[in-house]
Amino acid sequence: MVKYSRSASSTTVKTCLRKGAWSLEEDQKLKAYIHRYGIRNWVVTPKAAGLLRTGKSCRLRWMNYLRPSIKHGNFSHEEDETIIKLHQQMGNRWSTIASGLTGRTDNEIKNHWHTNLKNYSMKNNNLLQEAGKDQIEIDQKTPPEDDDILLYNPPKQSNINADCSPSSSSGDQPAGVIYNQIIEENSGSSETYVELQSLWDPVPAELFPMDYGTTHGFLFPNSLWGFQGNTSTLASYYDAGDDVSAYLLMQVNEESV
DNA sequence: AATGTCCTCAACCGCATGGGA
DNA sequence: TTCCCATGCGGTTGAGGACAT
Repeated sequence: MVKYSRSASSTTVKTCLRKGAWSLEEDQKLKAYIHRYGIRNWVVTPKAAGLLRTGKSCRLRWMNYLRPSIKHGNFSHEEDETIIKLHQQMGNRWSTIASGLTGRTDNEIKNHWHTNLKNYSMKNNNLLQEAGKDQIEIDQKTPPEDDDILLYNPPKQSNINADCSPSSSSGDQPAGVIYNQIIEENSGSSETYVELQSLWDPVPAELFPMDYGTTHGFLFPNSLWGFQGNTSTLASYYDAGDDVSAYLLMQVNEESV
């Protein structure tokens, strides 16, 4: 099997699945699909969304990059301190550490740790060990000064204003219908509802039987707009991690009350 | 300007886990 | 209880940009 290196145009010949960096079009397709249908089954998602990706790849892209609640850009000193503290407590349990920070993914924290924080933490620990056990207890209660972190890890120019992702670029404010505003304000997406809608491919009915929403706690767009559901349905939607759709549900539900 | 080296981070891989049949 | 499958997690890779020579 010929396997090309990671690049935007790379594919695996045998499976015809794309690998490597995601294109803007792929991002838009995935976002459009999830905006409309929510997250149900990652295995089905790429096929239904018209993507030549594995479900795993789609999940990763969504969870680590496209998810509206993701915070892009530099880590604050407060976040650095939190990561260092949590890492001292629980080691490389990145997903657990990520749950202690708002809008940061385990992958992002892991990378940030290895590139910026590890050296600082090791040096800090060595200093503390030299200073003795009593001093350790004192210092653990006293976060390092901001400049301490910068001293070990001066920010590179490339890290400043690092939010250069195509999906997070700010576009023209959509005007008009509430759908546009909701998507824009809560998904981090620059596309309007209409623009996203133009990317939607018809989803074969056999992939999602119409009772799927009720049996699995998910909602289809038609039921979304006319939502009359209860809070348990909404809660399960939140469990699915789809912030946008959950917000849309709340909006519609509030209007229907 | 050209080349080499280092660094960052998005994405992949393999394994673990949990739930359903 | 066992098996299968989808999802989650953590380690690792490598493309591409920044920086040094």
